[in-house]
Amino acid sequence: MWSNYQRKEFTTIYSNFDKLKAEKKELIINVAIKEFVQNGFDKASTNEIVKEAKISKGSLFNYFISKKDLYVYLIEYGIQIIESLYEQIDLNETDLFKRIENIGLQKLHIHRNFPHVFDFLASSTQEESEEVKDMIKHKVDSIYDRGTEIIYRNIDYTMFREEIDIEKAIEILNWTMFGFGDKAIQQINSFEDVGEFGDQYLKEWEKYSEILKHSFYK
Amino acid sequence: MWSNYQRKEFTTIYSNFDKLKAEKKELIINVAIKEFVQNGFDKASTNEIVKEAKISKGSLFNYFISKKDLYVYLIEYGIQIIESLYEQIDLNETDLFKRIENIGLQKLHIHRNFPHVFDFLASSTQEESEEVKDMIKHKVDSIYDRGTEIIYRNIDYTMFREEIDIEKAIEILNWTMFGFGDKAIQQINSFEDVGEFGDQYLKEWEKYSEILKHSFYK
DNA sequence: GATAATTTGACCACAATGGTCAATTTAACT
DNA sequence: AGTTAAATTGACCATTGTGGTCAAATTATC
Repeated sequence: MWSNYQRKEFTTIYSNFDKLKAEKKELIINVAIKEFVQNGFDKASTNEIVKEAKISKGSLFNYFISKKDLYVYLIEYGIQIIESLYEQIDLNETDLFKRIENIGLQKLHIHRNFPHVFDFLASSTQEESEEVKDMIKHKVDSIYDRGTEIIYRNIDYTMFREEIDIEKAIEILNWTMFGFGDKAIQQINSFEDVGEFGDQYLKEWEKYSEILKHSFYK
Repeated sequence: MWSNYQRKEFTTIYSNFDKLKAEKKELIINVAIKEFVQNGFDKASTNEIVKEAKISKGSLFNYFISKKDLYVYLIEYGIQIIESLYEQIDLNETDLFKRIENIGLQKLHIHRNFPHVFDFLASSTQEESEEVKDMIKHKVDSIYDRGTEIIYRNIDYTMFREEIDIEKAIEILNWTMFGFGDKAIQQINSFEDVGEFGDQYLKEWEKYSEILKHSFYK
């Protein structure tokens, strides 16, 4: 009597990798993203990635058929994260500051698991390698356009002073938010509880918020 | 009768390079800086530098005895540029906004000749290569400390609202300035006359300035 | 026309690259 | 326990890229 043990007959793409347990997957993803952010596609080293992620060369090329394949996977993974962030946005919140504040908090939580996704997608748009340039343009650029549309959808601008140039005010708010965000991320490592840090973050942000509101709002 | 043609008997360091005419020198400097900014010390390629700067491999290693030697030269060159910027600061100008505004203008002019110096020095402090790490810490870190001291020296803070947290206000001003600066640099290429662009720049900056002043000042 | 200075690029030994694959280890099943 | 499939390994490969050298050619200076 022959064995009826099920053989793996055919696999869909990435199934080998997606089968891994979450911890291992996330380590590989984060290590790879970091390498690509630091060096760009061409100069990023698969040797370095396997060393850092503590897997063998063979495994990496079992999970992904090529360096480019890995890169495409990471881009799509990053896009999914951003998409889910968009979905979390509460469109009933019409106060620009509160809207921005919530997004900042979301980002902080994402940062805990994927510290470099945002950098990765942002830097990918500057990528010069011919091998991935077109694919990036196709997949990433559109997501940013959709993003700015959603972030500012349904905002109540009647609270702004009449004299103020709202576009410039928004720019200042953005620059301040990114500056504050960078500063926060540098401090985050000294906290172990992200929830606690979130509280501190909000309290601190409110002070910057107040300063800008004093100028923006009536 | 023997020739009395002067022979080059001994040379001080960098004399070969400094002898070149300004145009050629600056091209090499800018190409090299760009390569180091993009790739860091280890991964920056001397082959790429000579190709971009349109000189031969032999020439580069005639001017500089090694890649590290070139890097050290560039760091020192960058530091000189920043030092001269500090010297231009008018310490009699006690209005923070005007002080910042002037520095921004200076930077804009420096950008015309050396588009990546500031990026270069900033990114050098993040350099991980053991070969240059210590040298950078020694030479670059101190210059930044001196910088922040000079930039805010002699500023009149009595114009600020009593309720405002001045440190946070300065942070916001800085973030706004850098954000605006980046935006300006992206636009600068469409102008050929930097003086004309400088005027436009000031006019535009004043609008952002006004918004912040409305919150910062009494 | 002679001499010195500058520039060139083929060349070197060596390190790193993305990717392969036979062999081993681990897991899943009866 | 025994069998079979799946997952993992790392030595290995051809190829490209590295920082740096140097004899020869070119250019400049008298």
